[in-house]
Amino acid sequence: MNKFAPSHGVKMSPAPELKATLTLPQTTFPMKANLPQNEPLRLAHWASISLYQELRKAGQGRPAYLLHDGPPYANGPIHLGHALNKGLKDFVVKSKTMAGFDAPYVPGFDCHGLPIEIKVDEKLGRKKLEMPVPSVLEACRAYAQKYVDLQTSQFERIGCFGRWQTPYKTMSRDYEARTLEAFYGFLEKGFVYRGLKPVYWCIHDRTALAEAEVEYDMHTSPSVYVRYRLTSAPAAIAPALAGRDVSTIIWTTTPWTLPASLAVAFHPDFEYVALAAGEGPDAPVYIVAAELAAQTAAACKLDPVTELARFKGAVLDRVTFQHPFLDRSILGVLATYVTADTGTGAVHTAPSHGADDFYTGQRYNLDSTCRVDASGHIHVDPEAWNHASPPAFDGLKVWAANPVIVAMLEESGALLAGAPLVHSYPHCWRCHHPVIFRATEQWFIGLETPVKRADGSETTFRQLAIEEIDKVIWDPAWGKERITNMIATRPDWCISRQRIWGVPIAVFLCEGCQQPIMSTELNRKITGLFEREGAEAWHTTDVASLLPTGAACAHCGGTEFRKETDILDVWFDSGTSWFAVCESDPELKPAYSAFQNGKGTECLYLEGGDQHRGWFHSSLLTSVALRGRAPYSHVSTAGWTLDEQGRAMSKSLGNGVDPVDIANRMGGEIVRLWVASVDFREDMAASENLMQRCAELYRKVRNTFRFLLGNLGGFDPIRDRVAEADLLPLDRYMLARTRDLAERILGWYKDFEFHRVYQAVNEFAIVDLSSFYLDVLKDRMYTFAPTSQERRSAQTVLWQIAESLVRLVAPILSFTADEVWEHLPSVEGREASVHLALFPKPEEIFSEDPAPLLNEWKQLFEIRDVAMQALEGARQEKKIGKALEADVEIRAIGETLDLLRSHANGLKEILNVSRVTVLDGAKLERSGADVFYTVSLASGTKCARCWNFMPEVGDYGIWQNVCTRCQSALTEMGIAPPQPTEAAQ
RNA sequence: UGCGGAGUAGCUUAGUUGGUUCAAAGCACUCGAUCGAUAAUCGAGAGAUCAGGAGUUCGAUUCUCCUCUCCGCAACCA
Repeated sequence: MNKFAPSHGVKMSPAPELKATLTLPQTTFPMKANLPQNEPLRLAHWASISLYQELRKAGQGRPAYLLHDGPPYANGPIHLGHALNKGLKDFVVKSKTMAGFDAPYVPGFDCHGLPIEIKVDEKLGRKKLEMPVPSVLEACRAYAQKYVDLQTSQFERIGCFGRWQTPYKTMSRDYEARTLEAFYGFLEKGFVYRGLKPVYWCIHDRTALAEAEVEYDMHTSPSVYVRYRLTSAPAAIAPALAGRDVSTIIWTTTPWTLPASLAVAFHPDFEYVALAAGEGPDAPVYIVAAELAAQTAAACKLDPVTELARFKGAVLDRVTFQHPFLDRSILGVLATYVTADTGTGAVHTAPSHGADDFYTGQRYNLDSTCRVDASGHIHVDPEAWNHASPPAFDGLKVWAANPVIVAMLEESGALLAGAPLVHSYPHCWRCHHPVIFRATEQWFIGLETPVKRADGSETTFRQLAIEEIDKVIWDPAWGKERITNMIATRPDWCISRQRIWGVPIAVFLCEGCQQPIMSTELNRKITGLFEREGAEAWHTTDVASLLPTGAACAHCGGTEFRKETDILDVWFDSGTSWFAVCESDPELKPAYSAFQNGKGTECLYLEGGDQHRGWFHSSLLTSVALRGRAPYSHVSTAGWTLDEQGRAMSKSLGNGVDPVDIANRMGGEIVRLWVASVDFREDMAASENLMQRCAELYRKVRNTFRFLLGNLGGFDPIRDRVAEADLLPLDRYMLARTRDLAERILGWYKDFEFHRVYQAVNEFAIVDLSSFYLDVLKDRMYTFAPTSQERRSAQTVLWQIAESLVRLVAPILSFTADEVWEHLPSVEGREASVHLALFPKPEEIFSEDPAPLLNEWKQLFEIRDVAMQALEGARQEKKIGKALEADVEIRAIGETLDLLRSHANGLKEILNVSRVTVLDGAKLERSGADVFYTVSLASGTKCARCWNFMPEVGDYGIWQNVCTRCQSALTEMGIAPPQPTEAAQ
């Protein structure tokens, strides 16, 4: 409250003392936010009042809304993508909470997997080789926990609410047990089989390598052109070939794979030619791709050549050739990956030594058995070698076998050409030796497994998954098409990894027949063991203590068993979070169960678009397999964060924006504001510059709040609130406007259109409030008696706006809204934090339909806009300075005139001038327009107190030039004008 | 290469069952006002061939096709 405090003895004009009689804005809400310093204090405050627990308490009995968190990988500090992800989720959780839902949020962390294991490997170095497995696991666990803690603190720093004290972690004992239980579920329902798959293999380290562990480097290989003789009827390919000696030529850089050669692949759509090398009917004929014919002929020195026939590769399907040195028939196969830029267009295919080869082999039912052992030694297939002694390459390492095989080809005349080739080749990241492709035994989940629908009808796993996709809301809508395509075309899910940091595939295999023991009872026992001791138990407990005495293999009766040492794919871990968390956590279980039973409870997954192949995908498969339905009802996807030029953020470009750094320098609120400012469904640009923009907008919004608060001094909502019907027209209009804003914002929160909230709040704060309402209100707020009806009318609305806006903005500006909340006039029984409050109800802001009033004022604003132009013109001509120095005369006709006359009393205020006169334009000359303006220098004398130009301005005590309006205000305020004194003279 | 997405003022976003009310808003920028929101505030101005091209139409930013650029995911290099 302002108090009149005469400044005795100060020799100045009377003006400063008059100024002291004004009610200028006053608030303890600071202009400068100091976010980096103050946000941590507020976080500590929230922790001290256990805000998250309070929110859960407040949510009791409300309908539930579940947002299930996709776990970020715990191997580093958070980046902008994480901040975006968690920020959006926080907006959802907070807005749902304030919309009246019980929206618990249990964050999660993905902890197993290769990247962490590699990091730990690097740290342990050679020591790892001597360490027992549980000790290495312990190191992995500690490593992951370190980043769980770091990321937790970083997410909390940017204001994300959630159960951070007890998040879910895929490495927790419970979670590991549930993961294993889910695997057993697959096993028992018949989804799991063991099969071959080619993987990168390091023969030096004798281990499978993940793609991330492979680096490309230059390598010299012996490239060879090899003749494969046709054994099927040449005439079937082209009549011109009848009776000829026909071959094809393959090109390879890995001669050691030739013993595993089972097929030659041709592109079905390519043109192939049959070239006769030399003259006469006995000249050999070679089939190669037309486009590569000249190149191949040159490389193999075939000259001259004559084209005998030309045909599509498709005709070569299932022709047969003779293997160059083995007693084996080679099949002609078709494959679209055959290219026309290198080689001959005929690709030697060894299903056990290449990805493409493998899948082609599967299509043609070829044997994929790998005859290269873990250390890279070749063991020749005895069935394909009918000679007395094994071939020279038998038992050799693949690299050593290369020259032996080349020599053998040369001897038999199958070698047409050969030369060393330097090319990019995969190498082991650790030992830097070249790696090979090797078909190994793996565990798979079969997508074509027969399953039953809920109604009992038969279908396949793949098909059911696709049907369940259709029942989910995908936002944006194209996500449905995307994931459907992926599920429709994906191969079987390989769930095994030859690693240690993960959940073991805790299965016993018969030493005799390699079949797993299938026992529900045993599975339960092991799950229980995991619950008690964690996954380490699989490594520390010996076979005998787990297996029942006298256990025998159901297939072969064997009694010797070994533990499977593979672990589960990490995508299986996180993909079962709905099972390990939503179905198991007491806080989530009831709501999730209501969701699964179709009781209308939503379950939302919200992640980056990359998760269509990741978490959305793996979660869908596990839930469809185990529960027959999708694990979510709504999937929302975010785009990618890019830099200002639209490039992906990367370490090498150095164009990344570190959210933690932004939070420390500008405030977590600024990170949040950035998240809200962009349409997250598309790719988003971020940069220091854009963050700066957000910081500037922040200042504007904050300052608007500050002004609102500054004008609420002395206002007690209970005591001073003016009834809606008694409000001044302008104030009523602003209330209608606020209701309209609230309605729109509530709709946008519902649709996750946060950027529209951001835009609308900015625009409201800047246009409606700062540059219009608040500006125009200054005269009333400053000069009228504080308790006058006019001022209370405005305060009622300012208070209502502040109360509404602070709640509407709270999910995004979580720190600032709470700070504003504390500075609002206190009301008994209100919540301790804005986050415990609910969104305002539109009809409680303003009881009527706002549309008619908004429409009426829209016309008024059109008139105002033109009037402002006229004022600006006068200002440019230096006729006036500030608007109060002007009088405006408006002449209008018809409806416009009626409208103006009905608002006659408010026009002065709206235009912020000293006087507005409305005249009937019909009596005046017309020139096309409905409205005419005359702007003139205000008549009368400037009031020394309110700066309005008034006709009657006189003395009031020592004060000279005080208008009658101010005089009565001063009287109402009980301020006696000081009498002239010596000091004042 | 395949699947999917995006391209409206310097920036972030509006917009369109195709049409006089469609090229909009805020910010940033420039100029001006004010000095009673002052590490503030107010006003005005300029700024876009709606990625490019072709087509459908009386008329396209909006519909169709093509091209270019960028992004994600997956794959490939015998």
